[in-house]
Amino acid sequence: MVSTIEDVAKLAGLSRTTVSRVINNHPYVSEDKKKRVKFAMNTLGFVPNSAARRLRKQRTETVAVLVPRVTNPFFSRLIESLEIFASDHKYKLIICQTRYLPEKELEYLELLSTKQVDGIILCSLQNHWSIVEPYLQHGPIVMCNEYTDEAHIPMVKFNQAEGAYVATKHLLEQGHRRLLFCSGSDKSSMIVQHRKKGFLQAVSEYKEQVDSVEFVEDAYDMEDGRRVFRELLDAKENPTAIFAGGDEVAAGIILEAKCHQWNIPEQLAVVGFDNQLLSEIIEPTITTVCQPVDQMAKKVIELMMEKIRTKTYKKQEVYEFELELMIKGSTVKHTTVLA
Amino acid sequence: MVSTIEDVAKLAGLSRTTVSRVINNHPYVSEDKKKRVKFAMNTLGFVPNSAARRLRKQRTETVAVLVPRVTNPFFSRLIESLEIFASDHKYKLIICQTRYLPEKELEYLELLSTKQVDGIILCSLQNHWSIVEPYLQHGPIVMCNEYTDEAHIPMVKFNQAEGAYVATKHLLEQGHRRLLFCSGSDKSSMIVQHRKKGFLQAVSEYKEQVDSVEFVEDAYDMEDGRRVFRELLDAKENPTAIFAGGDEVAAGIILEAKCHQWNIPEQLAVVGFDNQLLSEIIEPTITTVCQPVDQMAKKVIELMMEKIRTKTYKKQEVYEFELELMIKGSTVKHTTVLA
DNA sequence: GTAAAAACAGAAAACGCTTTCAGTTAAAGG
DNA sequence: CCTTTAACTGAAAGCGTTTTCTGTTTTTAC
Repeated sequence: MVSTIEDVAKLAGLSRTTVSRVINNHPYVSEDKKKRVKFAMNTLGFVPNSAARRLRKQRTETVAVLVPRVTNPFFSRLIESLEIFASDHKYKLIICQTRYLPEKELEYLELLSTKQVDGIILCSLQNHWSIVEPYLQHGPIVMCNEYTDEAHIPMVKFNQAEGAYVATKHLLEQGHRRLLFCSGSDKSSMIVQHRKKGFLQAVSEYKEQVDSVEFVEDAYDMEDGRRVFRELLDAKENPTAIFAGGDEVAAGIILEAKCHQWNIPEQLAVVGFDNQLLSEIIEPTITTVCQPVDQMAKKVIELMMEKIRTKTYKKQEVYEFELELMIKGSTVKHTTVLA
Repeated sequence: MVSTIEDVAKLAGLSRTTVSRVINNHPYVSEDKKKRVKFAMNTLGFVPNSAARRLRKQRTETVAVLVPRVTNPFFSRLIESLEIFASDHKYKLIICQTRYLPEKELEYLELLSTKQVDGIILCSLQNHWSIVEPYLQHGPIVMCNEYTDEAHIPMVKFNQAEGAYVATKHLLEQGHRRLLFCSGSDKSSMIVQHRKKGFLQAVSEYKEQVDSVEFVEDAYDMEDGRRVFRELLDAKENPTAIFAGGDEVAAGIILEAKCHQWNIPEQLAVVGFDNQLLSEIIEPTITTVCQPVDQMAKKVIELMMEKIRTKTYKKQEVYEFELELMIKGSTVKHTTVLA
C-alpha cells in the first residue's frame, strides 16, 4: 500500500535517480521516460516521504511562529495572515504558544536546533536576547511586532511611538489637560516603552497647558480596564482622557464608566489600540489606533523566505509600518459614523 | 558548529549506538558511559536531527489541524486548547486554514500521505467524506466539531440538537409564539441540521401555541445579523424571538435593532451561540449556548495520541459533550448579572 | 568529418539517526 | 565451580530520498 521511490523505479523499469528527477522537475529527462515514471507513480499512488526528503535536502518547508497565545485577537489575525502568505510559498506553520513563559519560549526555539523548522518567527520575546541569540546558528529568526536593539536580525514592527503620539495629540486637541497613560508593564516590552515615548512627546508639545499626567502599568485585559476606572473614582483629580494600550482595556474602562452613569466622551475620553471588532461594537465606539497586520505578515514571510534561501540573516534590518488613528465615538461626540 | 551523533560518539570514545541509547533513555547503559556521553553532548552542543529521527522512527510528533480560519473566535479558542494539550505530549501542531475551500482542504490532507504529520484533526469538512476517506490509509483522522454518519473514525462533537432544543424551549417559556431560526446553510453543515432538529423538537412540544416559524439560512457574521433585522422590518408579522446560530449574528441583530430604537428583549428576544466575549459586552448581554471547547480539545488530543500509538483508527466512535444555556439580558429583562 | 558541448541515464554515496544482531562481561543460581 | 541469565556494548543494516559522479548518446559547431 505504501510505496517508495524504488517501487516506482522498478515498475517503470528505470532507476531511482530518474524517478527523483521527474519528481523534482530536473531537466535532462526524456519525455518518454517522464511519462513512464508518471504512469508508475499514479498506479502505485506514490507520494514522496517527507522525512527522507528533509534529511537529504536539509530543508523542512516549515516555519514556527511563537506567540504568547492565539486567542488574543491581534495574534490570531497575525497568524491568519502569516499562514496564508506562507502557504503561497508551500510553507507550513507550526503554532507555538509561549503563554508568556520564558521556558516555553526556549522549548519552542529548540525546534530550530533540532531542524524541525527552517526558521522562526518570533512574535513573543520573554527571554533576554542574549539567551535567544545562540539559536541563530541553526537558522534564521525574524522578529515580528517585537523589538530589541541588540538583535542583529530582521525585525518588522509598527511605529508605536508615532501611533501613540498621534492618539495623544488627538486627545490634547480635544482640550483635555489631565491625561492617564494606561498600559501593560514597560519593563518587559519595548512596545510599551515606544508608546510611552510617543505619548510623552505629544504631552511635551503641550506642556504649558497640561495639568497632570499619570501612569498605570498593569492593565492587560477588560477586567483590568474596569478596575482602572474604579480606582479613578477614588482619586481626587480625575484625568479627563485616557490613552489605553489595547481595545480590551479601553472597553473595560468605558463599560465600567457606563455602569457608573458617566457620559463618554463628555466626562471621559478614551482611546484604545488595535481597531478590534470590539471597538466597533460597544457604545460609544472606541477611537483606536489601527495596525496593518496583513502588511506586516506579508513582509515577515517575504523576509523569512529570503533568509532561508540566502542563508544570511545575521544583520539588523528594521522595517516599520505606520499606524493610523481611527477617530470614533469615545473621544469625539456625535460621530457621523453609522454602520 | 553543527554536530552529529558520530561526533559525540568520537569525543566520548564510544559508539553511535551507545550515544543513541543515552538520548533515548534505553536501559543497559552504564552510569559511567552515560556521563561521558552527556558530557560530550554538552561540550559539542549536540541536538539530534529530527529529520533523521523521523525517517528512522517513522513518526513525526506533529499533527495537523484543519480549520476554516483561525480568526473565528471559536476556532482560535479550540486551537489554543489543542496546542496546550498537544504540547503536554510533546506534539507539535501545524495550522491549516481551509478558507472553506475543498481544494485547500485536500492540499492539507496531503500532509498525511507525505508523512509530514502523524495524524489530522479535522475541524473543517468541505469535501464529501468519500473524498477524504482514502487518506486514512496513511494515518489517523479525528473529526472535531464536525460529523458525518459515513465516517468510520473517532468523532468528537457537541450535542447541538440538545443545545438548540434548550435554547428554543427557553424562548417558548418566555411566552414567545412567533420564532425565527437564523443560521448558516444546512446544506453543508451537519451542525446546522442538528440544531434545526433540536429547534423543531422544542417547537413541536408547543405546537398548539406556536403561531409562526420562519427560517433564514444565510447568516454567518455580524453584518448578516444586521441585514436579517432590516429584512424583518419589511415583513408583515415579525417574529418576537430569534434563535441565532452564532453570537456575531445575534449581536448584529441586536445592534441593528437598537439603531431602530427597538427594546431588547421586550420587543424582540435573541439567543446566540458560543458564549463569546462579545456576548458579555453589548447591551443587553446575549443569552447564549456555551460550548465547553477545552473539554472537547482534551478528548481530541487523547484520542489522537491513542490512535497514533495503537495504529487502529478505522472504527466509528462518537463522543458528545453537552451544551449549557447561559441566560442573559437578550431574552430576560433585568438580569441580576452585574460584572 | 571531427571535436566539443549538451542531453540523458544510472550506480553509489550521502543525509543522521535507530534498531537489529551478535558478542562480551558481570551477576546469579545451583 | 560451572551454567544460566542479566547487563552492557558496538558493527552494520536500514529508513527513503537527493546528489554527485561517471558514463553514454545525441546534437551542435567549425
